[in-house]
Amino acid sequence: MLEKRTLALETVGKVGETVTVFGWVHARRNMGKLVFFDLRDASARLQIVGVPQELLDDESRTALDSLRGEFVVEVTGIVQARGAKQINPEQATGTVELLAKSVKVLNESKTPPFEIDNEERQANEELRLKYRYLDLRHERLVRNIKLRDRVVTFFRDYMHAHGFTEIETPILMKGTPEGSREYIVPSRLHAGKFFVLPQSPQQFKQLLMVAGFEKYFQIARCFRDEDQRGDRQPEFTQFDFEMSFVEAEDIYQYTEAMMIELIKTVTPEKKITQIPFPRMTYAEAMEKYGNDKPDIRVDKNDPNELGFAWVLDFPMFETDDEGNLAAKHHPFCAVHPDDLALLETDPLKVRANAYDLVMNGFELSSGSIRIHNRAEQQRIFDILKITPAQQELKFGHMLEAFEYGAPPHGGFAPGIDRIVMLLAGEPNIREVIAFPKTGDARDPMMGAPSEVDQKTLDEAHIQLKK
RNA sequence: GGACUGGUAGUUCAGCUGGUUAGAACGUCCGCCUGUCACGCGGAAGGUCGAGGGUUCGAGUCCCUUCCAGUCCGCCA
Repeated sequence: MLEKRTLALETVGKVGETVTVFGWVHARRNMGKLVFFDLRDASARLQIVGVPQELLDDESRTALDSLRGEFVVEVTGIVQARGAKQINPEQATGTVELLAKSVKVLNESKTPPFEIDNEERQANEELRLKYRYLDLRHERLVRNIKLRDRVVTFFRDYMHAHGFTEIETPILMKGTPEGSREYIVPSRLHAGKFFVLPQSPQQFKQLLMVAGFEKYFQIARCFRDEDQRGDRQPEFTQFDFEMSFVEAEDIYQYTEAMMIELIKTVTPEKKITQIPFPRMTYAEAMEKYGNDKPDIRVDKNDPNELGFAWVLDFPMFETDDEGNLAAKHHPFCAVHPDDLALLETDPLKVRANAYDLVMNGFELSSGSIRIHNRAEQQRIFDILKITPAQQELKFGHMLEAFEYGAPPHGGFAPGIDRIVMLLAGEPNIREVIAFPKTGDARDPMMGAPSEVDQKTLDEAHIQLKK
């Protein structure tokens, strides 16, 4: 098949040649004795002209007559240049068309539950997600998924060009209940014990710095069992990176240059509000904008404006519902060097060496310089009222690692979904994820989550509550 | 956990202060059409108005309960 196949887009340069194309029947226009349809393949759409007397056999005439939307077809024909009046500037293949000589139906299609060739009318979310494989035929989603691919490819290439190593970290890890709710995974081999899915590769990437890789990155899937939002999904992807022998200023400069290059490369039509990106402290942002993710765009209605800004010096701690101290970012953030003396006396005034990159009012990325010293890390745990026994139980591996020559290090973790959402001008990250979950964390297509049978529960040593 | 918005044909929606046979567009099916490109024209089929209860002579419309969906707040080391 591959050998004889011509992609729809390739026909543009093949006027006069006989070619065979494969794809889906997109929009069909029957003029009586003349039938047009757009054949859609992954490369483009191509207008097919079907005239019964031009077809070589009756099978093709029957096939042409039977065509309906989304049928899968093989068409052999002659590429023709279109007349001046018939050129379609909207279409990548708009200067040519294929005069069909042979038409074969490779597979029929039921009438789709929503229209594929109408981009404007969006079916409701439940239906779109149930038939996601059909929703993904829409040009809008194809464009978004391909943009996502270009963004991820850019980051991979950029990091490799700058001496970073891509390293995969475990999906099955140990629970650290200080943060967001974790998805738990029962262990068949260890009755009553559980893995959890990572909220982020935070601990592993720090341990890779202890190992000595110095420059690590990963396109990392992260999981959080929290309620959803338009910019939050239960599983999402972070472009996670970490460097050794750096301070915050290095991360700012490195990240800023990379983001500018990203925009130039994948969405050159966008313009950045201010370069260098304005920097403000958390306190300044709260005072001036009333939140920690300010939207600094000049014209918020301009879809091509991107307003990047740095928010620096986040507080180290905040108080939770019961008034107890909790880490605002996470307990591995280094303390701002000027505030070390306040740790025990006035912890809520202590700033962390932590920073966010925001864009258009969205938090794109969080990062910090990390603690790399056992005593300092224990001091933070002490202030968080984690007993030495609990410290050992939950974070003993981190404390111990810091005793074996841990280098100073820090990093950052931009959210891929949010970046692509904003670059695509989409209002929801579902639009840039191939198979997203609903607002209540379900997959209506597969019907997940689902019950499992008793045997599976028994093997996992799980007894369900009534 | 809370607030708001919505649920009417396969899809997207309209349906006013309650009133006779619940509409439109697109899609589907049938017919006509040789230059359309979301083709056009004519016709047809297609509805438990989310579900249950109530008020009323009469409920898609008002009330109550409930289910479902979306957005936001809480939550999100």
